[in-house]
Amino acid sequence: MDSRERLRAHHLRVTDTRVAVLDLLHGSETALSQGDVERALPDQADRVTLFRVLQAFEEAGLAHRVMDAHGVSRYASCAATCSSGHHHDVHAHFRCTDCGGIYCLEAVPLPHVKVPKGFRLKDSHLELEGSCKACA
Amino acid sequence: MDSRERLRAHHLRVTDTRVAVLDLLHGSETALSQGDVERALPDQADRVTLFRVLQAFEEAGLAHRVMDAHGVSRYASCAATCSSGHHHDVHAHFRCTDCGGIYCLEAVPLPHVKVPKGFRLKDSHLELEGSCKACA
DNA sequence: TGTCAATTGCAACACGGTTGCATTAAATTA
DNA sequence: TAATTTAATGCAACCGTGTTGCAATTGACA
Repeated sequence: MDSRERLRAHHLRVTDTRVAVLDLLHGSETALSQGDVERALPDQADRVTLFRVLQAFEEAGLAHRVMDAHGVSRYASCAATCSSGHHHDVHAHFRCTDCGGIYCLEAVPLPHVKVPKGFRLKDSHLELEGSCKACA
Repeated sequence: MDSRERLRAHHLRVTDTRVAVLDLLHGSETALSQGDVERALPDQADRVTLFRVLQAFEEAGLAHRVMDAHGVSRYASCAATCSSGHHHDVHAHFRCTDCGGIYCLEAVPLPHVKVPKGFRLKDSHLELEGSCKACA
């Protein structure tokens, strides 16, 4: 399924910018920040548009969002099973402290934890840090 | 050990602001953002000073830093065993999606994970999300 | 092809994070 | 205790991400 089809399947209008961004995310091994997208697609669109495109992707279930070490949002294309408002982001993320890249480690599952009495657990994130295969 | 002693033990000068912030962190069940500190200690100091105080605490091993859902740094006082540049922040953090509070769950250990070949793991963070005991 | 709603671009703002520099104050020494 | 040194503070100013409002544009569908 190509990007145009994926957009249509998620009820988003097909525009050049959306196709370009979705292609970019899909082809990237690491999660990209809005700044990364701006640099990768110069003159493609206004930064507000990119912001809204990424926002729309997340809401539609086309991409999931993860914070990097500096508190900046990074986006990675979702597995095909993600749907609007319901992400299946059940894997660990690896953040390279050298290059800043964020990798989705699909093979690393999230642990089952017990939270203190009175707390209600809804979601969990496992963030790993170190050097990626390119930097190590 | 009171805040003045802790500051001296970590080779930081004892100032009113530092004592006030360290007392505040020590007395808080949740990790506080710089904004939280500003609100809790109005007119205590300039926001740049608070920024530098929190930064100094982290570098000195008096507090550890964790990102909240919006990418904002939050600080919690460290266990006594933390030293300069060497944190023992080996527990999970629980982020309440209702009140925004971040709790250190000392009882929840970090899982042992295997990373893909070529990756070198140095650190890991486990973030839990849901409702805290006050909001649930 | 025309209509309408969704998308975009622009301007502008909010806020956390950050630096440089002059001033002030804590620690140290005489 | 007074002098000296060195760290801490306050202020002004800047950067980048995140955000909203609104007018102009364009994709989708009849």
